[in-house]
Amino acid sequence: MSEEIDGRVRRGLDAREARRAQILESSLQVFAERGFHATSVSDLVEAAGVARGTFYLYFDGKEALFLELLEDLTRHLRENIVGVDLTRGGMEDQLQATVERILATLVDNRALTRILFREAVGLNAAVDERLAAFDAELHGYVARALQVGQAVGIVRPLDAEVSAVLVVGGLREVVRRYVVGTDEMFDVSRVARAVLDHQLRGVLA
Amino acid sequence: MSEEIDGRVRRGLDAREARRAQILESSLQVFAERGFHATSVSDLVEAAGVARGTFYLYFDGKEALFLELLEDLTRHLRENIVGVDLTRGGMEDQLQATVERILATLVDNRALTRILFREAVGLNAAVDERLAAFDAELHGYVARALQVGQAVGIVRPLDAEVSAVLVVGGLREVVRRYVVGTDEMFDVSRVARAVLDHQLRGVLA
Amino acid sequence: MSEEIDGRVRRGLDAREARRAQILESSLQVFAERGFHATSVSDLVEAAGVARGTFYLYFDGKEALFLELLEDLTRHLRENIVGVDLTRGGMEDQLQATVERILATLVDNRALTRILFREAVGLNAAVDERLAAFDAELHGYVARALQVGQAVGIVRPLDAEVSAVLVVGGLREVVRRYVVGTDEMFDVSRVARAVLDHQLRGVLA
Amino acid sequence: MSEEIDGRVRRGLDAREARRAQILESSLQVFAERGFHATSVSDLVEAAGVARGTFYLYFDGKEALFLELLEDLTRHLRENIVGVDLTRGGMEDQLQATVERILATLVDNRALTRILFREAVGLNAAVDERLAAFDAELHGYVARALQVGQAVGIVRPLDAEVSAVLVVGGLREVVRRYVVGTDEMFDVSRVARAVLDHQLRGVLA
DNA sequence: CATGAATGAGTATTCATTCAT
DNA sequence: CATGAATGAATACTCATTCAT
Repeated sequence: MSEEIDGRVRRGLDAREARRAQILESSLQVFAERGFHATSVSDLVEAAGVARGTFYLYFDGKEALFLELLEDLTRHLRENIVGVDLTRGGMEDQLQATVERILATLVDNRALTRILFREAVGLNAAVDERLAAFDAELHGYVARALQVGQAVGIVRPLDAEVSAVLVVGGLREVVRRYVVGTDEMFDVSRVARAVLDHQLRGVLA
Repeated sequence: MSEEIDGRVRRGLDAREARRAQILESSLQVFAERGFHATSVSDLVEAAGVARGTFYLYFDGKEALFLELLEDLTRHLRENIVGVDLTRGGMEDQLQATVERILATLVDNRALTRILFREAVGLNAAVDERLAAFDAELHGYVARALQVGQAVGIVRPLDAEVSAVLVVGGLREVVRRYVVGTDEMFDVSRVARAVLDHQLRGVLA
Repeated sequence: MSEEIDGRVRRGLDAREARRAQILESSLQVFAERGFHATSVSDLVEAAGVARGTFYLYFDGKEALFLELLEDLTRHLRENIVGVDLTRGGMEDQLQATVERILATLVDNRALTRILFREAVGLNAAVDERLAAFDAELHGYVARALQVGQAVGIVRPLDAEVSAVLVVGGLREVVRRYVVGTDEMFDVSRVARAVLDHQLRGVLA
Repeated sequence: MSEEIDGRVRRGLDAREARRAQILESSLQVFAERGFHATSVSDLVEAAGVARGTFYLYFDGKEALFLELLEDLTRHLRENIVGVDLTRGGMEDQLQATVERILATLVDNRALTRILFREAVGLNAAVDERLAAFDAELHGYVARALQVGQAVGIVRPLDAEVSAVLVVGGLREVVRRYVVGTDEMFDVSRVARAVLDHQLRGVLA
């Protein structure tokens, strides 16, 4: 009998998780199409095919749901920004691989990325904070890498702070152009190589 | 008598223009503080010190007013991005001066810049279009400059498209960090120099 | 075998009754704390420790349950308002005992009394009707007692109708003050004596 | 011109006050009929014949409006409970006049009185506080009067606290019966006399 | 019998826009 | 031209009740 109850509970929990996932997924699509502000809870429940009350059974509101979607993406991203080991050879290949992974992740999560770039800022203190934290993390990561590079003599003398800003901004713009601003595919490998080539060697002849 | 009427009309038009300018200016401040979505028409008329009806006498609505503010800024910017004559010597100095002018303009219009970066996207088809156009313009300008540079042998062989994206993104990020994200001043000249140094020569030793 | 079934049924009914009683009791507490309107069915099922559906298996809804609680209290009260035999001596002692019994009953059911006084009116036609009926019953009881008293010469000539209203109202106010409005105990006997003294002899010297 | 503007402003303010009064009056009727909880903002705006938005232009919500109605009544009442001067003769006549005034005021404001008695308690902390304060004031007034009476020898030795409770409760019940519980008129003078006769002299022969 | 996920009608409240004065 | 009271469609959210498991 306890097994039967366990079974029931288990099935209940599974169903709950499935519902949550279903609402998250359909909401993601709606947000990506309409944008956060233009999306009403009615839009979300309609897309999810559930009643208004059901929506609130799973989420505290559209902002809370949105926050969860953002967390999903930043988690995805963090998992893909793994460190480059400068003591090992083939640094440029490692960097290339990292940039490719980041771009591929964002392409795979195009809807979320679109939301993130288009409307995530200024919605909500919690969202802003989360994004600012991610931003600082990213910037710090690049700046430290440059400083380490300078210490080991790979990187020439330069303003590591500003260069970190430029590297992050360049990547952000690539995403804006090739992931957010279009539905077309692009050659991730080629773009990643061009990015590295530019950032490492500049444009002067 | 026609002169008298002209005088009246003139005075009327001047007053009208002054009112418009006053409402635009006060609205700009409110938008910069509260953000577009958190700002209501009530906030705007209160800040302007005019009646609600008067507001609609001068603008078609809060979005239309916002659009005008954006146009102001993009016009300002356009005026400051003047071409670099690569055939003349001192190219790097010319670029340095251009970057400095852009940054200085944005610092001078911090409120507008903040609005532009924080919330302008996804508000409205018209706004999006205008921003996209400016973006394309900027990108094209840089890309063409790079191609010309390649033609005259100043710029090494590279993917001009991607490099243009990286240059624009780098500048955008600098603005995000040093203009939008803080109220503190920064050394425009030093940052401009670091930007050029990075973009021209890359980071490798 | 029929015995066995009887046993089963009996056990089933007992369990049912126990469940009902448990839900009634916990609901009473919640109503007394939060008040009728501020109490949701969720509060009730949570307090009872049963599922939402189970609640509706035992009661038609929160109003129906509330009505049952009210009936409990009015039944308790009716049982304690036993007639005074004016032909027998010691009338004042009998009245004193009656008032004490009423007050003691209400103190013993403080939660219910509180609900009754604070929020029972205007909830629902059924509740209102029940309360009005109890009210009329009480009023009639006192009025008749006064008339009988007049007939036997114990009560002086007066407006029995109005006096009945005043007697009931006085008692009601005592309950409001000493039972509903506070959690402190009070000297039931002393108050009952003061009540009778006042109502029987007035305040004039 | 300043006169003209003054005129405009004056007219505007008058109109505002008239609207407020109109909404208050129609809301009062609805509350008296349906009761507070059964009344929705929709009911109120429909009764007032204004748009939903207009309602919120004048009141913060239905609770705020309700609070204003209650304040109206308690102000009316306070103005009618003027002290009895025991040093002057004809004390009983003075009391009679006071009771008559109170009853007349409540009859004149039957709708408000009905609301006050039926549903004012337990709605809201602010309302409760206001009512409790009025209650305490009333009780204190009577208790002090009894004590003064005892001091000057008009009132016999008794428990002034409990007697005050009984007097207030008696009056409250009279109102409940003759004002709140029916739409019929009653002989205010006769009832007031019966009330005083009962409270002053009791029921015993 | 018991469960609790799902429902959807209902509620309060906001706010861009209009228009009579 | 200027005003600001009035509008009402739209929005987020609640909660008593049902019903498949």
